[in-house]
Amino acid sequence: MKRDTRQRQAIRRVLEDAGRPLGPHEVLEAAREHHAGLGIATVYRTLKAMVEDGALAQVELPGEPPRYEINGKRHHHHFHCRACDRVYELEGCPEGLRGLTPAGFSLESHEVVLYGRCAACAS
Amino acid sequence: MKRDTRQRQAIRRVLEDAGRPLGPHEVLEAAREHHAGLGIATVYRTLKAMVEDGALAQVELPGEPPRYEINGKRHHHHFHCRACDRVYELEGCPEGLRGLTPAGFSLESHEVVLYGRCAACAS
DNA sequence: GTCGTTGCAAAGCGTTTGCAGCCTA
DNA sequence: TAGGCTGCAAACGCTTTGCAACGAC
Repeated sequence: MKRDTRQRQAIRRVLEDAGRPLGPHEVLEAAREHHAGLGIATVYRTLKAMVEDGALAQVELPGEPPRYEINGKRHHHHFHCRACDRVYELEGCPEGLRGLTPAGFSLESHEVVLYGRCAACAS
Repeated sequence: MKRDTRQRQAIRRVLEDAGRPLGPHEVLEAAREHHAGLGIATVYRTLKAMVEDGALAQVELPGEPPRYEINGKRHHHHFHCRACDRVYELEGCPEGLRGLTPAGFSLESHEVVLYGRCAACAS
């Protein structure tokens, strides 16, 4: 990430504006409005590089390809809308995770994903 | 699933003996000890058919290809050992999930995955 | 001008599918 | 014997990589 190219500006801006995690193809589609001709390979390469630089966080949900969001937020989880397939960020954490851990196991971290319908799709 | 073939017996037995979710290649390797010459395509087809029949449950963990476990157990979650990459079943559920859900969203289900080291790897 | 970056196309990789032969019922 | 099932190899879809041209610094 030594040069600030048009392509990288477009990709960064799309993720900043989204406010929710996006997949590579969502990024491509949106970023092409800022820079037509952008290639999917560049999106993959840039997302990967930005994760390594710590600028992005990779959001992995069960059975889904990775999505990407701006990094630097505090610990949070996600809500996956079954209707529109969008992923939203949640604040807070459930309790009692330690109590689920079997004896002798050491708990290091956790993931929580909620499923249902977002406000827009529930109505 | 109309015929009970040697291949299916081998695959079913491997999953019954494992007691934890297995991926397609783990199943292939283990089932070949019961039926050498078993093909990976048959493993995929059989796992898919057994899920549709309700005999198996598909276990999807973030960033991981699906694994499969014997169905019929009650609601549970999983613990993923970072050292040996094995997945274990957990009993119980955390509390306060409802409280994480934003206003207007309808919560239908949830996934919880714990990460750390299993008893064998922690020592 | 240098060399990091890009777009294209080819290569990878895990999963799925078409098909002729096999084997269960 | 019928037709569901299997193994092989080809096809797939998504991601990664090789390479020559491009463009940020």
